[in-house]
Amino acid sequence: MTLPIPTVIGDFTARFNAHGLAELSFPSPRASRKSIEAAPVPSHVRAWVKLTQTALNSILAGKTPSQLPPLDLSVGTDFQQAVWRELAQIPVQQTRTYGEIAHRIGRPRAVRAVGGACGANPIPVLIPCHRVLAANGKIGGFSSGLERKRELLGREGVFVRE
DNA sequence: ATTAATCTCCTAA
DNA sequence: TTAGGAGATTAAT
Repeated sequence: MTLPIPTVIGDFTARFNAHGLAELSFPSPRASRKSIEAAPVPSHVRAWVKLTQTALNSILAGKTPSQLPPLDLSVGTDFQQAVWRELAQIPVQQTRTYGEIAHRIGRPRAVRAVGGACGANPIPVLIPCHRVLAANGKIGGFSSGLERKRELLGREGVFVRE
């Protein structure tokens, strides 16, 4: 079930399944606003949509969301899920390095693999892969566009050097 | 079973 | 500052 999520920076696109939010994608200039779903939306899904929307707007305003929708991370491998769960714990306005994440999940050497898991993150923003910087304080990479990463960090009031 | 590709990091020059 | 290699994991061959 794929639905548009209106926010202050445009319409995200979200896909929900039986367990909750499974995938989220950034607003694209092309994405039309009209519903992508023909079928009626069940009430519990509408509740998830609302949670997703308010959570996104909170983060985009630099505030900590009071509540997140249930996230379905089951598409990932065990390793990826461990990384994603760790990312979800990073408070708004704080950052970590890829090395720190690796350390926290008990794989201190799997630094580069953490980068890979971040890139495979199906739910950007809510799972804040953008709050992970390189060890030297620089911005690092971002598969959906460095510009996007900068904007997100900027909205959270985080200054990145360079 | 191999290889190529990652949103990395540390060392040495 | 740059150059190079180690290293873990995954998707593709």
